[in-house]
Amino acid sequence: MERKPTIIDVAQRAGVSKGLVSFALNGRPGVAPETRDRILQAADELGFRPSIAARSLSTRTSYALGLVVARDPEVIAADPFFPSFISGVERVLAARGRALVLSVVTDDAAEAEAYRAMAADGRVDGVFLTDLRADDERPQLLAELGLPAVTLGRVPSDRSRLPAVVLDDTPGITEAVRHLIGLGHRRIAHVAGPSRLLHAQRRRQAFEDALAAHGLAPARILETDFSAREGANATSTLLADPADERVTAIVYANDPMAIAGLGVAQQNGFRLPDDLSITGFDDSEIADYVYPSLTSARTRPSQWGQEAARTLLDLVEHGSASDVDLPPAGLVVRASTAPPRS
Amino acid sequence: MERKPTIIDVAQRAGVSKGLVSFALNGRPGVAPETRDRILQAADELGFRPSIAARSLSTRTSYALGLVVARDPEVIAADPFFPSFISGVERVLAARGRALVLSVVTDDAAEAEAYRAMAADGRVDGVFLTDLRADDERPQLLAELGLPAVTLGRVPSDRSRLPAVVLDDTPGITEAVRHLIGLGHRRIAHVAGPSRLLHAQRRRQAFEDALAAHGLAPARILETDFSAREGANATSTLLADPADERVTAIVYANDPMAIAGLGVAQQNGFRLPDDLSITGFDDSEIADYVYPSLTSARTRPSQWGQEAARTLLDLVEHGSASDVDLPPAGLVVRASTAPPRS
DNA sequence: CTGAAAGCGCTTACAG
DNA sequence: CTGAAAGCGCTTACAG
Repeated sequence: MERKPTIIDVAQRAGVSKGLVSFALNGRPGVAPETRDRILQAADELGFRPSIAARSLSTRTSYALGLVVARDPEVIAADPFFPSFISGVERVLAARGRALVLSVVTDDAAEAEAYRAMAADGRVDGVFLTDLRADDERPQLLAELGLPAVTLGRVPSDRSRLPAVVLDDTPGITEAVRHLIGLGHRRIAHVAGPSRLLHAQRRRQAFEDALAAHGLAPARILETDFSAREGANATSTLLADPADERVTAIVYANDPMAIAGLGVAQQNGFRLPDDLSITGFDDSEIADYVYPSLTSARTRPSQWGQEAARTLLDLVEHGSASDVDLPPAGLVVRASTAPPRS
Repeated sequence: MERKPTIIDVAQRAGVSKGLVSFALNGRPGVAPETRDRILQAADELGFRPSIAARSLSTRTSYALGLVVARDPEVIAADPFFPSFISGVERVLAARGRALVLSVVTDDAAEAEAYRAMAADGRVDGVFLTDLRADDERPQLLAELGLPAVTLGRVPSDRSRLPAVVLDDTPGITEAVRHLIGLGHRRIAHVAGPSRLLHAQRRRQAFEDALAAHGLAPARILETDFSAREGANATSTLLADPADERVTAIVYANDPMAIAGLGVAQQNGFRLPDDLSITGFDDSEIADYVYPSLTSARTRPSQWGQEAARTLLDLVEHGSASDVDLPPAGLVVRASTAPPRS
């Protein structure tokens, strides 16, 4: 493998100074068209690619974006959200010559340290902020670190006003509840995600509001960590109630829990959807193939990733970016919901 | 946010030259112990962290490792392997101050381009090579690019002799087949992954060999792309056979397909495991909670990630690394397998 | 429109 | 054991 060509090689080949090569390559004004063409051609012939390290050092820019995922490995493995989100992000970054630096951590301390390290090492020019929390301290931390960020969803108390890419969870849950009520259900439970997560809170709130709009109150709400295990446990708890007070439908805050709930219900001799209707959230690929196939609220993690990447790139390149509101996701009705047996 | 301290600041504070600071920080010999202590303390007081960009430029090292995932977004979202693998990788890298650069692509051309870009830009010091293929051209490409790599599994024709981290799939499949035969099954099918992938080939081969060891031949083998959708389709095909030739058990090459198959079978009125026994592969979290709970071959993606990261770090730091053989994964027997009805 | 030079923040021979 | 200096490969004012 021969030495990689540098800007000097290009300059010599084109018969100009390296400063001018830099100008030409970066499309700056003030280079005569023919000179520019000569330079570009020389660079092309040499297969020249500027050294990221050298550019980074000069410009204090890393040409990379960061994502810190703070979830239990078990939960993240079961949840199709992040892989889809990341593939959307990648589609945009690859086209723009940016890299994605990924960090996976399991607790808040490690998470803060991951952001600090990314900032102090100059690894990234900005980060995606996911799984927003109540009283989230990360916007504050990122502001201190001087690290631009885009949030997935809006931070209510965010005085730093980070650009947000929003896909409203509410309609999906609202539709699910309306759908169930329309089928005749009156005792409906919610298996919620961790209340510290804003989107889990919002789904829960949407659940309560949707019931209230029909003059109903939640039968029960059980909080989990989003894992299939706790989804299964919550389901067992709900189904252990005496038949006359037992819920006839369960709205789960994600698909893995709904699928686990589906298994547990059948394990306990319930027939779905006759004895119990269930709905999921995120409409993962597998939802279509479980039995009965799962009614689920659709989100578009990949599209979300693309928009988030575009927004963050705008922010780091131009210093500002405007919020993006994605079209709210709807409910995909399948076989896991039906009128209650009564 | 004040300017980040540089090595010059540390040198001034410690009253030495910046060269000496560099020596002290990098633990090189030839620095008097007390001088070293003074320097370290100064660095500590200043909260100094060396600029990665500057180090990279000097040392031609990026202090980052790369992973290119080439799978259909739908497949990757359903498959818990990569998230678990990545979290294992991260655990090791974070402790060593290395970053992970991730790229997600959907076709071979984009994949090659991703490696080229990582190499040309000097983004990474080495890469993980996953989803090995028959006649894999990537070892050759990486050799040309001068990019060190570690493979997950062994490349049979690999003349470049890349270090391999191996977890043998064979025992899991062999045990599954033996388990089914022990239960009395004789007509057993395999729903395989894409034959271009070595691990899919190996599972298939293990399946055939295990049957042959008992004097049996595969009832049927259907190839898929590893997606839940094709797993479902393959299952429909198998179950459409007339009852007297229909298989009584199916060995799936991954869990998402087994779970989809479970759904399809029930959809078609089959009772599991009485009418049909099924086994999965990878033992994902959800396997424990579907109904009936899924018998599956365990792998340890997170542990695999840790070993792969250690090995790749050894390789890039010392120029060589030895192969690692992980203890083969066993079969986790659950409720989806039982004696055939007859 | 073009060139020469300084600078980004490190590492690393080379002297002493 | 320590210092002074060159060099990594770019970008960017500053002259002309």
